[in-house]
Amino acid sequence: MRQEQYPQEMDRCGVRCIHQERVAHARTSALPAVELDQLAQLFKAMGDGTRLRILCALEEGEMCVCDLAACLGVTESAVSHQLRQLRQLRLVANRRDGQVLYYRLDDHHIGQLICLALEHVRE
Amino acid sequence: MRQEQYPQEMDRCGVRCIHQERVAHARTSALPAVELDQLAQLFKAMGDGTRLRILCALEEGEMCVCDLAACLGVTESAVSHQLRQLRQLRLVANRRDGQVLYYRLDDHHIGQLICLALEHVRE
DNA sequence: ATAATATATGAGTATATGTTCATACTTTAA
DNA sequence: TTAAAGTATGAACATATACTCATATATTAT
Repeated sequence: MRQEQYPQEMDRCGVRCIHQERVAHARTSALPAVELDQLAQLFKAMGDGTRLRILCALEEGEMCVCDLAACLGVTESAVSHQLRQLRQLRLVANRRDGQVLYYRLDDHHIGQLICLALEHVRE
Repeated sequence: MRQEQYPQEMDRCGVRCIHQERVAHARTSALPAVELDQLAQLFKAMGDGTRLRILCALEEGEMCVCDLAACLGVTESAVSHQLRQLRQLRLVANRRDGQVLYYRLDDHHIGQLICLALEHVRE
């Protein structure tokens, strides 16, 4: 048995919408498009196995590219490509020591995000 | 001038590796593959604009499929497809009231993840 | 200078993924 | 029982993306 009765509404675009107030409220309290995009990019960056393993490894301390490659068991080229993305999104930073580039997490938020997500996964 | 000197090492697979202890430590403290995969799937799920907007909208309260579609300005079919993924990953849950399915966030962690990620983005 | 090491990068390719369109399912109203 | 509303789902297609391979760059050693 249906508990609530709402008249079906159509907006000017012909879009169905049962609960107009909820929709209106959600739209007004929505994040600006730019921030939403940045958020999505951040999560997407962490949503790849290789990149996530890079980030987890760097939680233990800074590492160079070939260390990371050895650690993950993937090509240095592959690691380098992913590091570029992580750099561009400011998830990692690096320092040069001679020929070696040492990468580290750029921000303490990254580790916190991983911990929090682990809580959800382990539930 | 190079500050540290490490002998270059090769493991049996012919993989270069400058700092063996770091690599060994990172490998031993790495998350089990299953959890890493679940983590990556979680982040990947939140790494799409449509799905992230669904999750943000549901932070304001439960909504049905057509409300979400109206709210995001996308097809109900598209929303439904994404909701299925979010359901399978237990990011959202639903309840039926007559013909209407009301979706909600399944877990308080989701909102926390978004907040934390926002902090990083806003920096 | 030349060679070697460590890393970066561009192009190409195979795979993954989000949306659309058509259709099926489920519940309620007539 | 039939129709309608709300939602789910499968197939197809277009795009995105992660890796590979070859090559380029930067730094150091000879």
